[in-house]
Amino acid sequence: MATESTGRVTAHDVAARAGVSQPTVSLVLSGNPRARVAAKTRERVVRAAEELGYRPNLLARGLVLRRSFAIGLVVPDLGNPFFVDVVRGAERVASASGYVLLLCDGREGTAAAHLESLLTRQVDGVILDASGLAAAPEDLLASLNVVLIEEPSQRLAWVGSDAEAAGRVAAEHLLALGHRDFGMVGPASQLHAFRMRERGFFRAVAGAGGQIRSPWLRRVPATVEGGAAAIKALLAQPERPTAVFCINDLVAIGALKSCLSAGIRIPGELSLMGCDDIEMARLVTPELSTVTVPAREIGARAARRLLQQLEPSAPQRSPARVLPVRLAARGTTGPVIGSPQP
Amino acid sequence: MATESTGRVTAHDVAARAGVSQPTVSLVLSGNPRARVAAKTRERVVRAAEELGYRPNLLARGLVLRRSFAIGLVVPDLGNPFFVDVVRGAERVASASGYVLLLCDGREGTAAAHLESLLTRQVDGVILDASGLAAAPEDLLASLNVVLIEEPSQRLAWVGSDAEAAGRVAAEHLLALGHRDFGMVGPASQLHAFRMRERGFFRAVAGAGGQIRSPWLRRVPATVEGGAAAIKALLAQPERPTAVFCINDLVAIGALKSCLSAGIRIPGELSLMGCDDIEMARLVTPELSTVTVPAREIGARAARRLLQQLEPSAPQRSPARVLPVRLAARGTTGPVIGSPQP
DNA sequence: TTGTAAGCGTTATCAT
DNA sequence: ATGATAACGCTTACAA
Repeated sequence: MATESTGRVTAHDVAARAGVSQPTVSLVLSGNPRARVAAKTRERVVRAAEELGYRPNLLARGLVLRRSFAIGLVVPDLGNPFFVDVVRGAERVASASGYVLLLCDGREGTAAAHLESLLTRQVDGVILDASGLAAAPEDLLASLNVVLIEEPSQRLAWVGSDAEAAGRVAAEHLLALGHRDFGMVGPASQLHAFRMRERGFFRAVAGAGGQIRSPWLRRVPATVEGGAAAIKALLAQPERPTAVFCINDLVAIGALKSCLSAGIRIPGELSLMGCDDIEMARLVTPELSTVTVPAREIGARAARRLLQQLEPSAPQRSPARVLPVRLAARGTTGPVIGSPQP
Repeated sequence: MATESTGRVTAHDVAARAGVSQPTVSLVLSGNPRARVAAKTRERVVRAAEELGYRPNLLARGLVLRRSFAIGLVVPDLGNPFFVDVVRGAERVASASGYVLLLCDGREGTAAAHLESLLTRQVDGVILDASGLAAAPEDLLASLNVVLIEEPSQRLAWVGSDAEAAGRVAAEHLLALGHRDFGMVGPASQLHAFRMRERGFFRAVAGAGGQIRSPWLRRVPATVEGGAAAIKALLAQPERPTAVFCINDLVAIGALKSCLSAGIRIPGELSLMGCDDIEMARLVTPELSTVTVPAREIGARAARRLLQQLEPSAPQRSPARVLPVRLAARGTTGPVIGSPQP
């Protein structure tokens, strides 16, 4: 029943139809709590808006309010399902509060370029996931609401997982199975989470009298290909460990694949662990033993935290920033042959 | 060296510093080709902008230009890596042209709600991926630039894969291996691509004298769980097919997993095919035989097409809307035992 | 209770 | 070649 076939309907049009002034329309429709308008007027406005199919222009609103109701989210790599889950968690929270997410894949372009573009778009804040705060010019961040993921900071808000515990839990699981000779596969990364996972693993192993010989520490990209390559190199060694900890599931899955095609029995000859617990982990055979990191929850919490910064009215409770992880013992880990079984 | 510590720097500030009027700043910096400004002035403005760290406000620009330089992308499910690739393809093209993607996961909220929100945000256009044009109120689309993915339309632009060929190619591969008794697993979906895949498969099978008995046609959601459930049901039948075509890789991977844990040898006792060729397909063991559908390319093309609609200046060449698919014969398909080998 | 006026930061159409 | 001036569609004082 729309009389206006001409593109966009503005508050002006609604006002005309309702026989009121344009600001009145704004007052009624913007849900301003302290808008004192007569019930009759309000109803006329609401109906007129409905009839015309009025949709407020967020650009205009943003201009005057100086807020875009958009937040940026920079993740390292959308090719990793883990980060897709982070995105989904954040997306859900953001959209529930009327915000959109502007997604940036760290693999495309530099972090600085992404931030630049987000700032131009007047985002109200950004969530930076393990994507090189280092790479982000300080001054760009200074004027922004920021929440970091997996990157502890004194000045900025952040959330993350208990990465050191992740490494430790993995080590403890393998140690309990009798393993003492370990391999470790992952990049020589600046990423805090990766470093902490390694540290947790390393310390637990060292504390239990285990060892990681240096040729068993393989530095490769944190990808499936990296994992596959690392295992090939490892198997070429004169001696090999009985268990390998991979820095994330992608690496572990690459490693697993490489083992299977090399005829290594898993977990009979070699135990393999990943970290993250992406969906894929349960789809390979045998199912990947790993450490569950709550990706969606991390994304959701980061978003919630950012929204708190943006809307001071919201309750300022500060829930734990560090989310717990837990062991997911599955099919790629088993006891050392001939070792005492727990 | 910024003198302004007060939040945002506007074109006004730049103008003041450069000793020119604000519109001149706009003229210089908006890259308007027919901007006739003195070289000296231009330089002063550019330097002033740099010194102040000026960043144009896209909201304001959008308001006057009546364009947001944002496009919406609605995909059915970000949990399916296939659609993540579609997103990545579109993202790359969009951002290369200065657009952002506003991503909507069909799993969260209704299509209508997503469109509503996108329109409010003044997106310049939307890409709808197999997400129920049906569910989208006609009038919402009327005023919008739209490109459909995997949903042929007379009125609207669209791109997609050759879904019927995908089904046919799968069938031909299995037929060539000697199979004549087929199962088929997938949802009773409204999705055009799924229907076409089925049709292609069905026709090729029928044309070659094969059969799909009705208990071998399992209707389940297009998910890993669906695939797993379908195979369990299939294996419970008194007779079983020698090969099963799954509507997509997720389903096939679920089916594979279910077979392996039931002790069915793949491909010895049963051949399994998927469709899409997501990365995961090469990570399971044995590697999944499937049909490669160029997800990123589809996303990229959809975005390109939309941008063409938005910027009439761009070259209007209309490349193929239907992208070819190709067989990826891998480890889950093999000859029927005792059948003549091709 | 409602209308009037101002302004958010741009771009575009004029004069100058 | 550059500077006023007027939108763009909205929110928010301030008047009436």
